Amino acid sequence: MNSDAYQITWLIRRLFRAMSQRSGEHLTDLGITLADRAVLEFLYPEQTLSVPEIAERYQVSRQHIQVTVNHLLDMRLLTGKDNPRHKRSPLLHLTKKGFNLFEKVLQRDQTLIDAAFAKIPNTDQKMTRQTLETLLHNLS
Amino acid sequence: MNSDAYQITWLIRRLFRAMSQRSGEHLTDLGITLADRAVLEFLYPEQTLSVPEIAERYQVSRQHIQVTVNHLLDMRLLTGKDNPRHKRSPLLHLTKKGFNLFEKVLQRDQTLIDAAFAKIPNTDQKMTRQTLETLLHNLS
DNA sequence: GTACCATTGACAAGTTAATTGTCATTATAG
DNA sequence: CTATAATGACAATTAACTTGTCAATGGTAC
Repeated sequence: MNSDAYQITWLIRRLFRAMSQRSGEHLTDLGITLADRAVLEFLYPEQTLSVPEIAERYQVSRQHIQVTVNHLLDMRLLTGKDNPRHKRSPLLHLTKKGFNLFEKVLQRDQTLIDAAFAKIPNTDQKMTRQTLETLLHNLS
Repeated sequence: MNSDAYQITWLIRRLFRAMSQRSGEHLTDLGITLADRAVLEFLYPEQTLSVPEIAERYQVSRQHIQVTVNHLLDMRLLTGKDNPRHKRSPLLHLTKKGFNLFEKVLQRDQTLIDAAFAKIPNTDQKMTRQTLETLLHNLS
């Protein structure tokens, strides 16, 4: 009931909310939303993926990614190039503008992350990362 | 950029989504939402809190908690008793029905959690928990 | 005790990140 | 070459929030 395992799941929920709040603050003035950010992250630094591929990896509906991608295309943060596997579904990748913008996002995040992780030993960070990776794998 | 710290923040976002999906599945047929669940969790097992207190702890607007609490009151999962500190704002606590329902939620979660954490050593779990706790503290 | 500011609950409208459903169009596979 | 699957576009809906406003009441300072 009050096991470490249960507490970890609780902490993940709280951390997600706290992070969204902090992160959202410095996303707004760059003109993008958290959904946009997620898509950019999948394509950074030089992935090329189609809309259905992103949807599958992010585990959301392709319609949702479609809307987000269209928004990013409008903003010229993405472009599409011919998909050899499907002529109607372009392979998306970051434009220079999109790349630069996402680097700025990462940079701002890094400042927050550095502060939050400052006093946590590297070994602990590594183990935490491994544990969470296993967890995500087990849940997917 | 690809540091453990950054990866951890990414993993938290992915895990939150994966957990919500799994958890949401077994919440619907109990007639409650994730927001309801969060409120129940704050009052479990026998906390007594007012609406504004829950809102402050959960870091959301009191209006949102008000709506959620009203829903839970309608479902007779909560009741209020007199608040010595404020006559218009009752102290909320779980009814027997609410307590039982949340135990069922915990039980179902536990099954999932057991499976997800099965192969992760206890020491790793403890360290992960501590790291995430520190992290949440630093972000709040 | 009364005037005053803060707190609360109730209501309304808007937002974000998603969903499901449907459609026409176009691809790909048999 | 035809059937079926995949894609993009559009619409309506949902969950979980937000901000803003209001009236009623509560606690407090005088």
